[in-house]
This record gives sequence, structure tokens and C-alpha cells, in this order.
Amino acid sequence: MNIGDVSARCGLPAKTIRYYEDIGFIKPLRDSNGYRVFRPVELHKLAFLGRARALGFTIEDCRALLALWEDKGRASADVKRISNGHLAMIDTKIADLQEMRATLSNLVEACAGDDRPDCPILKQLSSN
Amino acid sequence: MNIGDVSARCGLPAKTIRYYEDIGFIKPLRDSNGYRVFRPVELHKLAFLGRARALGFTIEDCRALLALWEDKGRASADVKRISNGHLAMIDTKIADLQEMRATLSNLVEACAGDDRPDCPILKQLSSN
DNA sequence: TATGGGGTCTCCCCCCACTGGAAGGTCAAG
DNA sequence: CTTGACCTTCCAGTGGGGGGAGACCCCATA
Repeated sequence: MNIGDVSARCGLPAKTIRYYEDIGFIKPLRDSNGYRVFRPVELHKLAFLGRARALGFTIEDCRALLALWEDKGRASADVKRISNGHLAMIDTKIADLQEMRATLSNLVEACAGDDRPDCPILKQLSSN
Repeated sequence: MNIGDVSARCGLPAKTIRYYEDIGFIKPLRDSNGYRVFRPVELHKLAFLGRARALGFTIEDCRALLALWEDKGRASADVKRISNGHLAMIDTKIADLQEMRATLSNLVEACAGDDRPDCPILKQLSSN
């Protein structure tokens, strides 16, 4: 299978697939013309990576998850630990965004949004 | 005022202040020794930028907000439009993160997290 | 006067996770 | 034989700075 087929099947851009090879996630064979040749194992790994990335796992998390996935004697505790760590990161980000949202939302509601220059948003941003 | 004093007062690292000069947010004077000399106007701008960045506005949003802040004849509608746009971005990000969180949370709860290799998280990530 | 410590300068590379584009080789259809 | 789609490598850029090198500069103390 060539990179275009793999891209269509796993939903990752060809650029990303080449990048994943660069950083050691996959090691596709090469045809005599230099083209990458993907076997089912690479396709599965790429699909795995696509799903893990869609859940927001970092590349380094993905590296660890991929290693656990390939290790048939893994402990599920290790997977759960990584996932809980990521869940905590997500919660932190959500909390930060919600705080921003609350502040900004109040300011927006207080702003007339008309032709006049008076603006509580700018006033708050320039408050000493 | 030197960059260290400004940094302490507005809470931005010196590196960030130099970067903000680079991208044209401020134009501090220079002393005969080459040191940047900050006047109150630059201090105010930097504080403004610090607060806007803390609310998650992008650098380009900040550029527009700063221009409106300096324009005494601005319409508050312009400020509100930018802020509403940013609010929409925040809402999108929150929604994305909450969706990730929901999926991942379900998986984590289903995972025993013990010594055994069986793991619903990996199973889901490798599902066809 | 020497010296030591801290502040500041510019410059360049690094981070994450790709993405875009240039320049060129390859393959299959018409 | 040509055309166009596909593939290759390599270089540069994104956003928003951070780290650190090497060189000045300023002030206080001995």
C-alpha cells in the first residue's frame, strides 16, 4: 500500500504520516522506486495514533501508549495512569477556559456595542 | 524605567517584553548605553497586553484591541465584535475538550487499572 | 582602583505537531 | 509521448514565546 491509500484509510494527511515515520512511530518498507510500502501493521498503528491524537494525547503519550499496545504483557494500570494524567490536563484546560469565558462574557454583556467609544472591555483591560 | 522594573510591574517576563517590541506593540526609547527606556505609556500598553493575553486573546486580536484602545473615537461595537469572536473560539475549544473528556472518562472508568493486560482504553484506540 | 555581582544587550536555536511549498522522480492512461 | 496524479526529499514557517551564549554596563564595596 502506498502513502495515499494509507492516508485515505486512516484519515491522516500524508505529511503527518511521513512525520510519524520521522519521529519513529512507524518504519514502513521501501519499494525499489523509493516509495514507502505500508503493511497492515503500520496501518493499524497509524489508525491507533489518529484516535489517540483525536483524544488529545500528546505525541509522547502516544509513544508510551503505542509501546504498551505492542506489549502483550502490559499492565492496564500503566495505560490508566497515562490516561488519568491526560484527563487531569484536560480538566485544567477546561477550567482555565471557563474562567476566561466567565470574565470575558461579563465584559461583553456590559458593553453596549454601539457607535460610542465608551467600552467596559477596554476599561477593564486598561485598569491599573 | 529599565526592562527589569517594567517586567516586575506589569508581570511580563523581559523576554516577552522584547518580543512585543519586535512585533511592533511598543517602541521604547533607548538610553545612550543601548538600554531600553520605558515611559508610562509603554508600561500601560504592556499591562493592557498582559491582561488581554490572560483572557486568551491572540496576538493579532491584541493588536486590534490596542489600536482601538488608542483610538479615542472608536466604536465600542468593534471591541465587542472582536470579543464575541474570541468568546466563540473559547466555546469551541471548551466543547472540543469536553467531548474528549467525556470519551476518555468513560474509557478510564471501564479500565480495571491492575496488573492484567486487558484494557478497554487500548481496545478502543485500536478498534477498526 | 579593582573586582564582583547583577542587569542588559543581541543573536540564535528550541518547543509542539505539524503544514506549505519547491524541485524533482515515477507511474498509468490516452 | 504527453499529461496529470502521485511520490520523494528538503527547507521554512506557524504561535508565543523560552533557554542560553557571549559581551557590555552599572553600582557598591574593599
